Amino acid sequence: MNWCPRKNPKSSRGERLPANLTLADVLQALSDPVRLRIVHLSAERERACNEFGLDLPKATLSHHFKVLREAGVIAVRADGTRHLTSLNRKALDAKFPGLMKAVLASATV
Amino acid sequence: MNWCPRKNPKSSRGERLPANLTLADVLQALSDPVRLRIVHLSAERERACNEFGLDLPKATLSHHFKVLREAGVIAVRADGTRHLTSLNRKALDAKFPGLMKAVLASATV
DNA sequence: TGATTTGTTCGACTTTTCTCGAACGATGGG
DNA sequence: CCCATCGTTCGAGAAAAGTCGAACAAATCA
Repeated sequence: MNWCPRKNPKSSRGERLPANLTLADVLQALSDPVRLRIVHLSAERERACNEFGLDLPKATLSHHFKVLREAGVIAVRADGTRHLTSLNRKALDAKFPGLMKAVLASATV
Repeated sequence: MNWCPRKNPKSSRGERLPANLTLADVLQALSDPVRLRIVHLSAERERACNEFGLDLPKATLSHHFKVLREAGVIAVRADGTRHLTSLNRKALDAKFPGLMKAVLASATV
């Protein structure tokens, strides 16, 4: 029932943010309860895909992860078979200082 | 071509945030370039409706202002004939510390 | 009170986003 | 090589958001 980004999704392996990424784009990506949950959890620690405890169809989850990846919010790294998702904190902080801190400071949900 | 909130829009005259307002709700309200512009400008100083310089049909603008009002982001106060829009900073800071600061720190657009 | 200014609301349409079954692709084990 | 696991992608339908003309509402003032 769960999933996780595989391969090099090209939309993000971390580090760099998509060019021309606007604040509106990031806010849009963050403006969903499920995605905020993903953000919170992946900020705590790097997580394997099955460690998010989200009970949704995998296609739906895949969609949400994709939105976050494309907004540069999360990064994915391969580790053997598994792919670990983490918050793309450094790049986000560089472009939008204080944003993630404020978002993460909010209650989970 | 421009407009401004009139009457007591009930959705917000400032102060209090809507009950059960979630972070996702606020982020959603903020995740639009036009609305971000409104936020920036109304943060600078209280503004009359025709001082936003947004060249859009008034129905469209009214919609965006409504979204921001309903998310508690902006507040409206009557001053004689005019209605002045300002950022609902205090209430937002209380519930989502650091969020508006980060948003406002981003480039205008 | 009638005309003006200034927004709001309504209604219809377009666009985007969300959701999720089903088919597909990659990986690793037996 | 076949199979199971794990995600991604596709495609279609549903829901939500955005856009904006037109009609309406409140306040001002002549």
